Amino acid sequence: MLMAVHCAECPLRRLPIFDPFSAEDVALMEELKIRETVVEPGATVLDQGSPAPYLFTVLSGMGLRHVRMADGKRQVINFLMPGDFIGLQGAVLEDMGHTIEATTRMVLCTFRRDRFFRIFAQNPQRAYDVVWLAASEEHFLGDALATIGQLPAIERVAWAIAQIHQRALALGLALGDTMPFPYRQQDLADLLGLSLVHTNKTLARLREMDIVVWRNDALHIRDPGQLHRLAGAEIEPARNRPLL
Amino acid sequence: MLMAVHCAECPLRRLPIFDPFSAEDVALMEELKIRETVVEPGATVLDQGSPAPYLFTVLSGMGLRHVRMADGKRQVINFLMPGDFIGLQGAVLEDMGHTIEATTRMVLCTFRRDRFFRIFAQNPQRAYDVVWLAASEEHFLGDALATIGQLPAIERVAWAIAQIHQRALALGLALGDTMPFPYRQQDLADLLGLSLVHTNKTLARLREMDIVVWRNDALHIRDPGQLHRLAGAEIEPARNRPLL
DNA sequence: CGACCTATTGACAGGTTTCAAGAAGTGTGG
DNA sequence: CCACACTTCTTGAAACCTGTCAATAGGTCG
Repeated sequence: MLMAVHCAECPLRRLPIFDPFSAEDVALMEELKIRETVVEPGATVLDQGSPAPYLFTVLSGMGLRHVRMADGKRQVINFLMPGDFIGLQGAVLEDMGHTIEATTRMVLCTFRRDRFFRIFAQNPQRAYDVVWLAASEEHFLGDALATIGQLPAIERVAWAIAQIHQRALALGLALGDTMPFPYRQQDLADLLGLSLVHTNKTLARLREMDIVVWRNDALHIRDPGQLHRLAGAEIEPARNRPLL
Repeated sequence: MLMAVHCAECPLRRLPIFDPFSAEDVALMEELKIRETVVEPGATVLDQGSPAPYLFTVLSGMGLRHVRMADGKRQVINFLMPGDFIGLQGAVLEDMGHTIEATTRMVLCTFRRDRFFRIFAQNPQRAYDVVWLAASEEHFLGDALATIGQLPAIERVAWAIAQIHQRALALGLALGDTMPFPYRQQDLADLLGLSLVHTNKTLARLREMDIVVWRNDALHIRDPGQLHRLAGAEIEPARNRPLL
């Protein structure tokens, strides 16, 4: 078993955003973790419509979840960052509702489905954490629906960027107001339900207003105040959460 | 304790869409259920931004979940029907991400938050069911995002109606191709991210095409084939699910 | 009957999409 | 090291879907 990182020394655990592990938690996770998986940019991690034989936690790298529709259109559900838990739908329901794809090279802590669900019998607190994560995801999706359903393009873009920046800050990925952002404009467009062209023009507006500059796979927040005003006050700092 | 319906005789349990209860399950649910709550049309059951001291399962009646935004706009997340489980977000996270409102008079099985989470320690299978429900909700929200983000008005409306009709069929609420539909056009508009006026005109088109007729709080599916074609093949019959 | 909410319809404005073409950046092979 | 293919990003113009405004009709309730 390739296990470059033992859960006891998991670098993510040191981040204050993640709830502390008990010794028992560490032991359980090490028991469940069967290996680390490395995926290259563009690779599909889990496929819409298939069950998930494995569950993953993102150790490093970035990716995205997206739904592919009958006519070929694509809806990005959200972006994946370290600490995100992947595959619950495919493990619990019979199939994944979306596809998971790597954008950069990613390293994934890998759990086997059958072993994973032992936690329900063995460690009720961890089972509760799974519910917490699912509820949190549901909360986010509700906000995303409201944003996409109700706001004009510039506010949608501002919302997405503000949201992503908050997460990056909590993960220590952002250096001040600058953060890595390896996605394409098409990805952001598909996240926000906008055309590529209009997304591009909206980004140009934000650039001219000197609010956000996206250049060379990096996002520079030039005016956080204006950004949050556009995003609607709904952007809260990322809250503490469990890590699996 | 007012307990008009004992879980053992719960009418919902008889529906084939719901997974069977073991004797132990019945006993646990009766222990958790503290009463039935009746709410009148228009009443708020749980409020966005507040914690949920109680969790509910809809016994009868219909309602909706919606997010209210800073500028007063409203995004409906989905419609509530019997068997739906309410309040998980408010119980697990510190606050509800959306408001829950009754559309018709509703009867709600009521669980106290603190007692409810005993199931994690006492009955791992039921805890798994909670995760199943959360994952299922997440699955639905992904589809909703894709629909609202990518499809034109007529397909959005068709999607929503086809989806709702499937659920009503599984719950025995639909008589053939007719089902009760107590909502206002504004509710459907806010669900689909469309204006009221455009929703009205789109419904008129579906009526003229003799695909769907919505009249007197009832929905008549006149041409299921065409409806599903418009909705995109993504409408599957409702799958079996746990009942809490 | 009057007040009020909901549904309907027409006209117009406007945000977004689509179409199209070109620029900029990246990687590969000669 | 340059040429070429390919992807991504930019920009302009026109078409179109959807939103807003406004007025009317229908229904319910006191």
